[in-house]
Amino acid sequence: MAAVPGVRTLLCLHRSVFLQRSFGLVPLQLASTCLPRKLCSATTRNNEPKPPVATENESLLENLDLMGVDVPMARQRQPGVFRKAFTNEHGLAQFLQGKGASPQVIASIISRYPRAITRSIAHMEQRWKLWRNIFCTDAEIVSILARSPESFFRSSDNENLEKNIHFLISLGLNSKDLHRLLTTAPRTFSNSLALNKQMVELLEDICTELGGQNPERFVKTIISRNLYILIRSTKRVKSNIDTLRSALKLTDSELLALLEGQLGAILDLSNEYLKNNLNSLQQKIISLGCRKSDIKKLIISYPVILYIGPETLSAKLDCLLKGGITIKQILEKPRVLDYSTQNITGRLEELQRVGYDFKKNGINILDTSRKRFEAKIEKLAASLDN
DNA sequence: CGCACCGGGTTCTGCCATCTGC
DNA sequence: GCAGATGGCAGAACCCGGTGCG
Repeated sequence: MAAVPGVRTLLCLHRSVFLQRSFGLVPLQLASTCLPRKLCSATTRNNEPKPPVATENESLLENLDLMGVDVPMARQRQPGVFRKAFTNEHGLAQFLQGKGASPQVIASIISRYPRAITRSIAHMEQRWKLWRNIFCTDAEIVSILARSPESFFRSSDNENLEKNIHFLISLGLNSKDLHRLLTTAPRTFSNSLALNKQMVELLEDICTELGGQNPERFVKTIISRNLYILIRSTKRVKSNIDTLRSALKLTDSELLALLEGQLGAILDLSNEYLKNNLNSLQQKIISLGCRKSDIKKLIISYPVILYIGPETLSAKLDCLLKGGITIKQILEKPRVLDYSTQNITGRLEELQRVGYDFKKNGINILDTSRKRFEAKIEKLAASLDN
């Protein structure tokens, strides 16, 4: 895709921010207007000692059932919604249908996030409009809602959403970045503005502390390389950075460079998982006869290795070693670990079939796309026949 | 042309805990 | 005390192809 949609998106943004001032409050559209049983009984008997426990709104239950909502699931998730006297399930359904959502998708949305039916049409219209600043079609939004209803419906604060969009733009993120961000980590946009600011400030502080000259650029880089960063807790990010720094005895500038590179993705991992992976990686590499300095070098050149769980990593290494590759070769070309164990196993077999010599030719052949690999194998096989 | 190097794409919700305001 | 709003957590890699160089 070219830059055209991006430009349109930004234009859209300005226009709708302007339009928004003319929004008025529209009264809540009601669908299930039947009062709960207890409220319907006009007079309560005097001798009834306690106010009645609110019961479920029966017409609402019927409506939802007719719509194909998984009522037990919904009830388990947000029981309070079912005790409300006024809800807007029909309004929601009509609204979503108008945006192109199928009845099945609508039912699934309500089943998974029942509170959606408490939103007014006006609220949804406005929120949708804000999302449309970033997405070019309704269908895109529908697909996100189908995937993650909570991201759209959890907050009732449209003003906050708008402020978030402005804030993210102010960080220098362009419309393509915003699009990726909202597609991939929609929750970012329903975070409170304060929470997002907190993370950004943390990242800026880290950059400055490590002697970085351009905290703004640093933040932009981190976010666009790790779209999930803003839905992580600052505690997680802080703790992971500390873990890495102390375990690897990194200098400030080394750490800074790593964070701006691939290591950014590692910040996502839960604190324990990262520690665990670090430990088992160290043990495994030491057990293969390498030095501690090799481990540091390995992680610096290939940070993504920390993403790989202990079992997977072990299996991959063992399978490479069994295939006649040395640990030294792996340390030099760690990217061969990018590929799945299954893929690696298959390639090793094919290479053996054509008598590939890793000592002579190296192992780069393993780090290449399927297409290229197969083309190479074909060539090697042909030269065997001749 | 073939290869090594490298950057980038995809991927991530659904649940629980805690607060807040009525 | 309730429901709503919001924060935070667990879970855990794989693959493709552009590009520049010899």
